[in-house]
Amino acid sequence: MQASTIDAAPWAFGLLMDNITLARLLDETAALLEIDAADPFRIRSYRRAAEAVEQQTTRLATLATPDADPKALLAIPGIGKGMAQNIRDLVATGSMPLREELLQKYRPTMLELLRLPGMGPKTVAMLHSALQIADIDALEAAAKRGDLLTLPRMGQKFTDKLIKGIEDHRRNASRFRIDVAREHAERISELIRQFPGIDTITPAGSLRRGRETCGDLDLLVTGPACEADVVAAAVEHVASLPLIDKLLAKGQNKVSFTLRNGLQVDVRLLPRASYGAALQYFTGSKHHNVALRQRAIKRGLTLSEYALLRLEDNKIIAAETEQDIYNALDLDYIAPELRENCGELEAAEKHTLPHLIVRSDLRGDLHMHTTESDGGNSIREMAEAAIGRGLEYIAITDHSKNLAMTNGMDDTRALAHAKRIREVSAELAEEFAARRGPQWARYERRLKDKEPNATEPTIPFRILTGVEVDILLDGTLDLEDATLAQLDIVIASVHSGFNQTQEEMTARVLRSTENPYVQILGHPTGRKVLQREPYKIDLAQVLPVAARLGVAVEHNAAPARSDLSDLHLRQAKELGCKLIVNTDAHSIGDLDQIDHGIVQLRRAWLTAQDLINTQPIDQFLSTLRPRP
DNA sequence: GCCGTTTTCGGCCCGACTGTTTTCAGTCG
Repeated sequence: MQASTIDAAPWAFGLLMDNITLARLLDETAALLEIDAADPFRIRSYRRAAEAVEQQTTRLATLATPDADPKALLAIPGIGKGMAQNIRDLVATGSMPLREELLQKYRPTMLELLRLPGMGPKTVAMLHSALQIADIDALEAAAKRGDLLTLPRMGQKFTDKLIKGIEDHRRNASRFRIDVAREHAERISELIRQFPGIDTITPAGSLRRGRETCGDLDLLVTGPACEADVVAAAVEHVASLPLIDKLLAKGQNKVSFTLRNGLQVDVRLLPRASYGAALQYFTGSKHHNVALRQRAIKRGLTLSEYALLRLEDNKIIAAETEQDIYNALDLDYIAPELRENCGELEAAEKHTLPHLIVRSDLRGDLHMHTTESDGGNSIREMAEAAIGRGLEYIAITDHSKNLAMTNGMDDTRALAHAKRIREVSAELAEEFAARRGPQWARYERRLKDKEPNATEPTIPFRILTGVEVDILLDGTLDLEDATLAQLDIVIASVHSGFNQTQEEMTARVLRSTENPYVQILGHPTGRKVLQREPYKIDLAQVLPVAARLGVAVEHNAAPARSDLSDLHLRQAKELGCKLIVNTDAHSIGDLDQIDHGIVQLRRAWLTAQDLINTQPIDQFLSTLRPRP
């Protein structure tokens, strides 16, 4: 079935080896050590190192060369002398001695077995030593023959579950995109809420932290119906929801099931008094929680999913809200998006957590389509929808001619479209100036919410003209420079499929036109979030070029498209890129997708100051690349 | 394996569920 990932491709050696690959090799070594029943703390170090490597914004391969500063790797928490040498070996040879040694003993396909439900390292090791089982096919055959029944602690029930598990694994081995998971969470929550006495349902886990993908769904439920003496009825209600495909487990206050698409859902019903502790616990991340519990212990406290307790007398210190728990540990409240044990605890202690960006910080959305190309609404409709959402300016950026399937515009149409955009913008401005029309009322209300102290809003709503151009194979754009010079915003997507090096191409594209517009990169087409494949386009190369040339970089908020990961966003900030978050809306409803993009920005610790479309329009326009 | 400094060794997070157990190991989150 699925090919093993353990054989690193030869091209991945040397400086080309990226952090994701490096992290995977370390993580696989940890799994092999687990099967080998090695010291659990040693295993944990490998896991921790893998996490640390994956979190780095700089390419570690460049720090692992013989002439690099040997201290650079050691500066990363979780990387000590031994691990630094491992990384150097991996970069130089594609492997390392410990890994090779373990691979002499165990087959790489055994790692795949660990992904099956109910299979841990102990079981995998036993299957290997007792029955020489090393891959899924052999395991399935043995299970069907009944061979497993001869082994300790393995009965018919375990065997049946395993065979089912193998089937599921083959059908669906991947994770779910966050927007898909969120939709399911909302649907399930609606059904649970129909039970009387349930008033709060919060998705926890990676969904609440805003990860790009979710392995499963954690829903925490509370209300009078969840108190210990009556919870059984509510549990029954949840266990009998019509959308359940398979009921996996039903405990005192927990129900686990899968949906038909394979998504696993864990619902926990909790008394109000411990809801905060549970929310904190099940939101994670694991590493954040470990660090938090260590902190509790240092203070003579212990933290569990039920409460923060004082060790000496088991007195409850905090449990009802997350805020209480963090405060009791001398920390500021930490937003879920930051809970990855990447410095948030230290910052919370020193009161230096950033004021993370929120939706109402945004004033402009500079990438959207209309019926002129492949959008579903008119210029006016898009503008009114944007006004209704509190925006102060937008750009209409329909496709250019090379994207024929979208009814892309040639030069003539692009200019005519721009003329209409200006007309609509002027109409709106006129209505605003006269303080009349429903748009004005909505706008005024929004503005007052945002700036309660402003006596009178002075900024009229404005629509900027623009286009989303296509890049031809030679690196030029598919509309004339003279056309582009008359537009406010030009979006040029740098993507894969070109033979030149990406740095070369990026630089050429960005220089090829010299107009007073913003050029926005992004859209690494073909990116497969679910498979965790690396970007086809190497943003580590593109972002520095964009920063140097002073063009703006787009973070595309549409969940189905290719936004920048939180790591790339952090890198963009470090490089001083001008960042914009856009919806790429194709209809008015798409404007709400901005929330997807904001979550990633928050995970990257970004504030309103780190983006340029949080600025009033005049300031925004002045930060765009100046006319040469 | 890493970390810390009351360092150079000793510690490293916690509870529930499952299947198989007659008292618990292994897995999971």
